[in-house]
Amino acid sequence: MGENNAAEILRKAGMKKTAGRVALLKLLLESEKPLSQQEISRMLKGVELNYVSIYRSLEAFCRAGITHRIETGDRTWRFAVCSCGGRGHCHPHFICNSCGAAECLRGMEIPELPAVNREYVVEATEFYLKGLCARCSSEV
Amino acid sequence: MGENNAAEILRKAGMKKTAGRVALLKLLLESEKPLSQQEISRMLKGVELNYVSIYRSLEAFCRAGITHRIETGDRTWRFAVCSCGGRGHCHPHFICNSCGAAECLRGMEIPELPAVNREYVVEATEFYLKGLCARCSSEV
DNA sequence: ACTTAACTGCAAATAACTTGCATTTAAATA
DNA sequence: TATTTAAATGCAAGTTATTTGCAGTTAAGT
Ligand SMILES: [Mn+2]
Ligand SMILES: [Mn+2]
Ligand SMILES: [Zn+2]
Ligand SMILES: [Zn+2]
Repeated sequence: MGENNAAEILRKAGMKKTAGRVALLKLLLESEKPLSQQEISRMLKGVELNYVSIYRSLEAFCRAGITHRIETGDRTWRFAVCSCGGRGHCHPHFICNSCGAAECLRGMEIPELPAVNREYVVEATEFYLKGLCARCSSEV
Repeated sequence: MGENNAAEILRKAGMKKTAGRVALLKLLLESEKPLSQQEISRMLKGVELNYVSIYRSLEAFCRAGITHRIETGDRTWRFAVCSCGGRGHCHPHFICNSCGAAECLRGMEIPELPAVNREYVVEATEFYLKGLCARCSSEV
């Protein structure tokens, strides 16, 4: 099911259905947290997909509105699928200062800001909560 | 005046009043926009301050609550003084997708979010608006 | 089957930071 | 004022996430 789903998403986005991309997208579809390239490489067991290709695929996914990119502040990026289809974030993200994990706060919306100066064109907004995740905050 | 101000801030923070740090802090105090290390190096004319020292000073400033750090999304950091004295952001930031410039939206506040799950400890929030700055949006 | 643009892998490059270490210096103290 | 010391500095080298160039492969349309 996840596999068909991935293939279908690729098709709709006009991308080739390659083993690597299907596996990558399936992984992202099943992951509850945004993943970094390293995490993806580690988790993509059994499927060889060069890390450069992972980056290129992730970029294509983001361009197509399939995924969005999260900046965790440690100079790495994490990626997560989002069904909103837009190119930006549609919800806030939590980032753990201790373990670095990111989390999509899917239940929430990014609050609106009182209009910015008209000279600016706002294309996207990002809202980050930083602190300690459940696991890290409960550590002794 | 800016110089005395910088020296005073350093003193209050328990830092040594060195020529380099005074010049750096003075530059940040006078800058209307957050600056990257490279921009700082370029602008610090007449004062030799190694770029490693710039990074180390900026880190010390942030720890002391003198400055805050902004992530522009292009994997660089920018720094700006903030009088709130806190360690996090106290206002949203605008980031230009075209020229990469950042801007402190000092007039605004970062909106509150409806309480997150109690297991999480939220230590700071960051709000970014991304789009085209005044200059870039008016280009033909 | 043929064609072609999309995709991939490999090696090398980039660039923003970080680290180690030896030297200097502001400023506290005697 | 001389002494002391922790903080600050400079330089060289290291780290690492991401990018780029290029040549070879392959999905998918004809
Ligand atoms: Mn998300
Ligand atoms: Mn600011
Ligand atoms: Zn955590
Ligand atoms: Zn701009």
